[in-house]
Amino acid sequence: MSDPAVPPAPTRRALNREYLAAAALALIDAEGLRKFSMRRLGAVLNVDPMAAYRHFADQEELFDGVAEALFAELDIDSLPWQEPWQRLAGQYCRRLRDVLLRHPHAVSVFATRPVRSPASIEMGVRAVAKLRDAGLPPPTALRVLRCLREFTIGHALSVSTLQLGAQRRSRKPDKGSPRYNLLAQAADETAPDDHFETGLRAMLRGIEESLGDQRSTGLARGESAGL
Amino acid sequence: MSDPAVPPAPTRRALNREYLAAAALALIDAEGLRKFSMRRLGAVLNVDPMAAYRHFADQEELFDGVAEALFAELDIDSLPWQEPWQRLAGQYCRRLRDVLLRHPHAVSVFATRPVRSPASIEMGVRAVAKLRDAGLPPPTALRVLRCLREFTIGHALSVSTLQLGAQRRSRKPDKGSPRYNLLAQAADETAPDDHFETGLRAMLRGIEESLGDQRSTGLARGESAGL
DNA sequence: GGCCCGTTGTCTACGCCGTAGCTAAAGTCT
DNA sequence: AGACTTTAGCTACGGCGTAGACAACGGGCC
Repeated sequence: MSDPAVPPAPTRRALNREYLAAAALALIDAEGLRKFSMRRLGAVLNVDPMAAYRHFADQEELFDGVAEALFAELDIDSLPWQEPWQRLAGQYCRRLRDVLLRHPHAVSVFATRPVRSPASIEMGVRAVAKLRDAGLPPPTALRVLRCLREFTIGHALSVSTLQLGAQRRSRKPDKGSPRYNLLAQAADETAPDDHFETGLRAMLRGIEESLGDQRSTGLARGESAGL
Repeated sequence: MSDPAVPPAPTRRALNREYLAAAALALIDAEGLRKFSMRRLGAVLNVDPMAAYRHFADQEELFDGVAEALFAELDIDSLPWQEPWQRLAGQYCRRLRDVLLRHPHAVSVFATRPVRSPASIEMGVRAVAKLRDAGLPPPTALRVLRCLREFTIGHALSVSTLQLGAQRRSRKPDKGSPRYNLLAQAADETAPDDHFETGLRAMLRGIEESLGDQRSTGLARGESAGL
């Protein structure tokens, strides 16, 4: 009774969380978060619009998967885990920034949810252990990592929104205009993202010295000994 | 012919950008960004769902207005403009964080667009001038401000998403569980937001010392003299 | 004062969205 | 082989952003 001209079931078991999340990320990259929808995802994959709901409870959960896909792109294992923690942390931040800026439309997806995949948790444990072995108490280590991560994500978010909104926004005032003020001039003399290295090094340096203070004053001295 | 029982035109000219943006912010605060819609905004104001489109080209522009309303809440004029720039910058960041965390549902609105209102530009000019008077070249000043701002926004975004997603997420493993690892233990010993002061001070300190380096090595020496 | 026109709010309509619930077929286990 | 589970497809519903036509109010010009 089956019609041989109709491909009977070629794609059975073709869908899974990872593949769907990767496809969603690709679609977001290509068309922007604004235009993304569950139905378009189904259309791109030549699959029913409802298919993704077999693997994700709702869109929010699919986006969790997208964030995990971005995390996987970090390739945590290839970081210089044997080097001093300052270098390791710096490399982690640079790589996080690079990955996020390769997916400017998806940065806000990553930035607006905690990533709790096993891979992410494993990395957290590994990083805290590394810093503990370097002499930082685990809570302090966690605080340090949070600071670095938040700066990096804040930076990537800022740069990506500037890039994406570059053309639709108000043009910069010309040099002769009364609106060509100190700020516009300074902006002309900086790239929108050339302060990342500066900020990263400053924070790492400031952290190191806070740690030094803490040790030299007896490891805990009251209000300012939180780090 | 007019029916006196019907208020004939009580609200003419009642709507404007500022009022609409404030109402939108209040609605986002109350119900969350996810549930916000142009139609709900109209309903809350007892006004046609389309009314807002007379003042904003689309929803994106309305959100620009929401971001400006948040900026206005910073009350920039009351910052300690006469104090050293380090203290001024620190106070600015603390206040930005406080305002954003008072509106956890709206943080991502603020974080995903540049605020280009006259008030915001005016503050930028004022801040760059302040740092220039303290000896920082304007491009360097701008980079410093960007670093601080990005850390602060990244922090507020992280904390607010943690707060909002606290109940729907996986429970923390108990102390006896095999999943109660180093990371979970460290997380138990820190509040999710108690590293902000640490990070802020570290970055300010690191920046100051970078500036010191730069001066003492002759103000420009090549690749690493960007800040 | 009276007309005119631009501004503002209202109404209707369109196409798309997320997602609930049902059906059917493919794989899995016994 | 037969029963059960898992997966994909289908239909339907209410809500969304927004385009476009319409109506009433108010200020500017004679």
